[in-house]
Amino acid sequence: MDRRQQKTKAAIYEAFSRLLEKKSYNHITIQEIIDEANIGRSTFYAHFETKDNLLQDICEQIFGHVFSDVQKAEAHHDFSKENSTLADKLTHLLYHLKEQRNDILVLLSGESGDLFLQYFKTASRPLFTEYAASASPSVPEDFALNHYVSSFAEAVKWWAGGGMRISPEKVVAYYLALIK
Amino acid sequence: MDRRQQKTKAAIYEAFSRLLEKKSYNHITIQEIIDEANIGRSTFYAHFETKDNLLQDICEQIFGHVFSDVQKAEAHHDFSKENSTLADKLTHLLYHLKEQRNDILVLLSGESGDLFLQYFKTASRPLFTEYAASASPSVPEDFALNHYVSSFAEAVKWWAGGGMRISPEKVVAYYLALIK
DNA sequence: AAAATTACAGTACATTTTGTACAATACCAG
DNA sequence: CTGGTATTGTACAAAATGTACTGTAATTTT
Repeated sequence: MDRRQQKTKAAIYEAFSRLLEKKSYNHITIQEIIDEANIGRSTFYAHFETKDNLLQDICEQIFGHVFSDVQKAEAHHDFSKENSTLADKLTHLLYHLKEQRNDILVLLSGESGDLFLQYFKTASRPLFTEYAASASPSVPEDFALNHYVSSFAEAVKWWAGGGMRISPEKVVAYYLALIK
Repeated sequence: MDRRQQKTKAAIYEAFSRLLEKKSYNHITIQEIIDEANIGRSTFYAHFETKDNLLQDICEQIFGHVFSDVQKAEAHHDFSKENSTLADKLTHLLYHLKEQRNDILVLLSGESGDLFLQYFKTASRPLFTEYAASASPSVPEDFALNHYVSSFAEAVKWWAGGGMRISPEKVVAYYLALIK
């Protein structure tokens, strides 16, 4: 990709990150991002159609890399991971997440982290389908699945909100200790 | 309160509700609410300063009534409820919630339900402090509390999203079956 | 029932944001 | 070096925001 594009995209990301420290996503305007990034008006629109589009781009960038590994493993019948426990998968996931640029990750875990969670839930859902189906016979499957997915997402949000200082193993252990 | 105020407030609520069926909270403008409610521009601003203010008003209206009962019971040392189990408290809560005007309640449980959840968590948190402190010694207390609070909120969201057709007892039973 | 109060509608206005269009410039890659 | 392209700056139209003010209609008070 053209260096110019890289620079402007980086400028937009950093501006967005700085603005997220001060105010919530909903109250940030495109104009503010443009001013903070110090770029031309039309330049922003050459990269993103809307503000949501920018956030979507960031989320896909973060989660795309993280979950592609898991998906590959399932698609290509990676036997080394097929029989791994849920705990292993989740821990693996958190390690990948930690590798990401966590300046934005931490910010998205704050008040403005609604879309963060939304993306995370959608992407992580497949990991829990199996478990939800077998582990809770007395509860509707969609309720159980929703419970496992959303509470794990909250655990990750809690982890990110604390700066990811705790080890992935411990976070997963905490999580597993509280679900049945 | 003046009947005129009641009417316009009702008109705004209903307009807001109708708009929420079509689009998410973030993408609804004040102007749209004004047009949909068929009121004068200045009339809206006479009632609410911002769009967030409107949502806040609705949330307080819903949760204020629901949680005031619980708070009274604790404040006045209502012995009939002091020793009630968590299950009883939660069931009691869901019954109150069901009594509310659930046209908006259901809508808030959808995509736009971020603030809905935020309010609900804040208000319901006191119910779980005791339980979180005693039930999970191997897990940090704030993690446990966050887990119980947020997963119960998700359960309620799930319940509201399905039109609250299931009985409160069952929802609480499902929830309790999945936490440890 | 009359008077005083209050809420509403409608208009006007200044400011900001949004989205698009276009010409000139600066930059990058081969 | 040169063609292609990203960026800039400007301009413009549309919409949203927030405030102020006037006349009118409804409500409450006396």
